[in-house]
Amino acid sequence: MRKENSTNSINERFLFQVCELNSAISIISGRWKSQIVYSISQGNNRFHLLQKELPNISETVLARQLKELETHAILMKTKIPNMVPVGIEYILTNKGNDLVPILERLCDWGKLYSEGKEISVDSIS
Amino acid sequence: MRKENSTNSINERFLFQVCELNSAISIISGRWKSQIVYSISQGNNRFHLLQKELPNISETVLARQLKELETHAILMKTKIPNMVPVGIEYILTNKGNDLVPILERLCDWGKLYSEGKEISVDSIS
DNA sequence: GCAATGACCAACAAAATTGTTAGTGTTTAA
DNA sequence: TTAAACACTAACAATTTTGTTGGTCATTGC
Repeated sequence: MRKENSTNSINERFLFQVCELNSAISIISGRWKSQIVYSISQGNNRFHLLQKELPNISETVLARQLKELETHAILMKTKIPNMVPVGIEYILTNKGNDLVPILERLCDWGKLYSEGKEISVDSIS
Repeated sequence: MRKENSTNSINERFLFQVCELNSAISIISGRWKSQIVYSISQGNNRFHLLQKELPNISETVLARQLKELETHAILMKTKIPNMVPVGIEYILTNKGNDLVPILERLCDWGKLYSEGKEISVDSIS
């Protein structure tokens, strides 16, 4: 786990306190995480639906990333009533939903430049 | 360095190809990186100015993160003419500049919820 | 009674990121 | 001539993240 007193985690805390930007990025930056949030927002709100979307993810890893997103209150688990075996649905909180349009902008930004938009510096400085 | 054939890097490539969102996040998610981008956008565009802003960062690490941001064309280095010893200025490219407002939104999002905005699920589903 | 489904978890191992140590080179001021 | 500023770098070590293995538990269909 975390070593509270490593330079690494001291630096992490330092950045968290400089600006919320850094905590925000740390919440969404784990492997699979933002894709999971986006997939849930598109309706893939069950464990097995996410597995279908992300065929390379292992069950253990998916469960772990879901749990971390839950810890940061991006999503919540709810039991689907009268299901056997127990069915669980993942629902984005308002915090998670507010994140989605930001992720979409990030996506557009990435697309724009990968599709060849010219990169330059305007020396207006 | 990178092991091209590890599950880890295969999964990374898989996500990159699913959506640009994932490459975008991987560009900005290294330790210090988004803070460096933001600081440069605020005018701290010299090596030593960044060190002043981020007192805990070591020279080696700062140089490394700047280089990676340069590799992803978020910023460019320029020599300041007639300076001795050689002065280097870091300038955001248009790609880097386009990122700044998105980082600001992420920051606001983080602030909103850290300042106590209530978290809930609207079960409108 | 045995496998299958759905949703996990702990412990460990592999890999990646981050930080450290000890250097480089030029020039100017003390 | 010695130190100090500026802007780095390579090699290594510490730490963290990611992936793997081998489980759990409850219920239904065969």
